[in-house]
Amino acid sequence: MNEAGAWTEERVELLKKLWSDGLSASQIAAELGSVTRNAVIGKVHRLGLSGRAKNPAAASTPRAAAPRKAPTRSPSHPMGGPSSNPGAMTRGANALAPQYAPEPEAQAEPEPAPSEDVVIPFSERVTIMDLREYMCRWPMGDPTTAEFRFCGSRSQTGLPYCSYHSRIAYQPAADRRRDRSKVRA
DNA sequence: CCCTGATTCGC
DNA sequence: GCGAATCAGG
Repeated sequence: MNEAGAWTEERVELLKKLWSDGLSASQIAAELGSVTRNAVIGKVHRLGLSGRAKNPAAASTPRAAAPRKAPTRSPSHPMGGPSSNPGAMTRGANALAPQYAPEPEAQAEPEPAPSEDVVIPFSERVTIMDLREYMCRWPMGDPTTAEFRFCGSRSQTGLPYCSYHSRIAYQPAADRRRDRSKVRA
């Protein structure tokens, strides 16, 4: 019986595997379960990993070398209350659920429409006024008309588009290992 | 707003 | 050793 929250050999190995595989800390945390992304990152650093695809010869990580600032941290954490809600503060780790949508093949729709404006809810579409940094900037319609909108869906980190439009924008012909199915007993 | 990893430091 | 809080960046 593996105690949840304990770094057993299995969990450490899985951690190494997933980390070297390119998965983010939150994804690994979600996959491992009972741990937050902070725990994963902390363990990664303790194991001497980190840097992931970094050359050991290079070293001199800008962040590590950077003196940063003097963090006069004030440990005032009144979070210790009788109402211990495990799902209250979990945001990042639980945001990515390990569950995946296995493409409902039951539907008689083998190939989705190649159109870029295929299935975009109107409620999601926004004008440039409502566009936020985290929103997808995929243009929809004629920019010269008042009907011009943006996708407005949640954009991927560091990307201007959402996951859906990112695939359209960048067609690498190769799938990322983000949504690869895991085979665990 | 969302996310990412890096670091610190009380436990 | 562990990981929450925090930081710094995208």
